[in-house]
Amino acid sequence: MARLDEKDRCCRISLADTIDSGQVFLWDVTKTDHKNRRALQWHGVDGQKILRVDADQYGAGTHRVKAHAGDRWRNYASDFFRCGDDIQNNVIKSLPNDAATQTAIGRYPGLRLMRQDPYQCTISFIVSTNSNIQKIRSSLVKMTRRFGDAITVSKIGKIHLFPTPDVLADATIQEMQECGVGYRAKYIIEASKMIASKEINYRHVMQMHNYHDAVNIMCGIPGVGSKVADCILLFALERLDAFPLDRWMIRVISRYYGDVLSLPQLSTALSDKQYATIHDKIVRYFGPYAGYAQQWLFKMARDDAQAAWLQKNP
DNA sequence: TCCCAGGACATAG
DNA sequence: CTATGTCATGGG
Repeated sequence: MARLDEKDRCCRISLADTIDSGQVFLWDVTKTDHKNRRALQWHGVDGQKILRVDADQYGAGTHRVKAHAGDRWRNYASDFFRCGDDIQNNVIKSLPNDAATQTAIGRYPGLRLMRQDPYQCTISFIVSTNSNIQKIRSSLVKMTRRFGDAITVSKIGKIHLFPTPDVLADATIQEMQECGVGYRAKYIIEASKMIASKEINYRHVMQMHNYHDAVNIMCGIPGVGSKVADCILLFALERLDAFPLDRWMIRVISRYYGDVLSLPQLSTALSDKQYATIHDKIVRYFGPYAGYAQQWLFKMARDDAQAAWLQKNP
């Protein structure tokens, strides 16, 4: 293998691991190398853009992302895969040297956080509550087809952008429920109204100094609690110390970090107070890039569970 | 038929 | 503050 310079090495991401890590739900493989069973090209919906990223000669991805504009693909200026984060020299070095974290990093060295469109991220994780990844995707696809503008992409076909806040703010509950979101329909509509009216200003939240202040703002959105707020902050609003604690991560934290963090026995549901207390301990332990650790641990926990399920059901 | 899913929310104590 | 029940929906 040819020698890679530092900049390249930091950007050698695993597109498959990254895209299939529960951060995004509207991405697909568009070209496959069948001979080597390798995904060569992916496309995804990010707000009002269709993005495309090509695997390199080694099957890994790079930071080079393209956006579809005017019936052609142009280089996308945004650092969507966060190559500005120095994984080797800053992120990994700052994370704790415990077995669980290091195992997860070792298993998924190409896993990355992404920099998503904040509004799409908000709606995605409102939809995610008390649901599962397959159904989240199904609902979001239906929403884009019903409310999002259609774009025709050559060799791929028709793709719908994510709906704008203004459009979803004017949707009816019944229309929204036809997307399969159930009781979350009213949350989605009300949240969209707050975004459309600028009552919630993402840029403002992004500039906030204090983590808990940012959380409180996000929790003012209907359907957004502590966990969803953390997802939005981590995946879209530059808060790398956000650490979403869902069912999976509560198990992980209890199992591997109960002693180190001196945690009590945790139920599957945390009160806001408990959540905040545990988060403080987590950041103290994992450091300023705690969010990366969360993503590595979440990915490992989910893959392990799926492997165990396959073992039982051959 | 019951159980679960990247929880949030209202209500009671 | 904590504890508990409820909330649509689809798949196993």
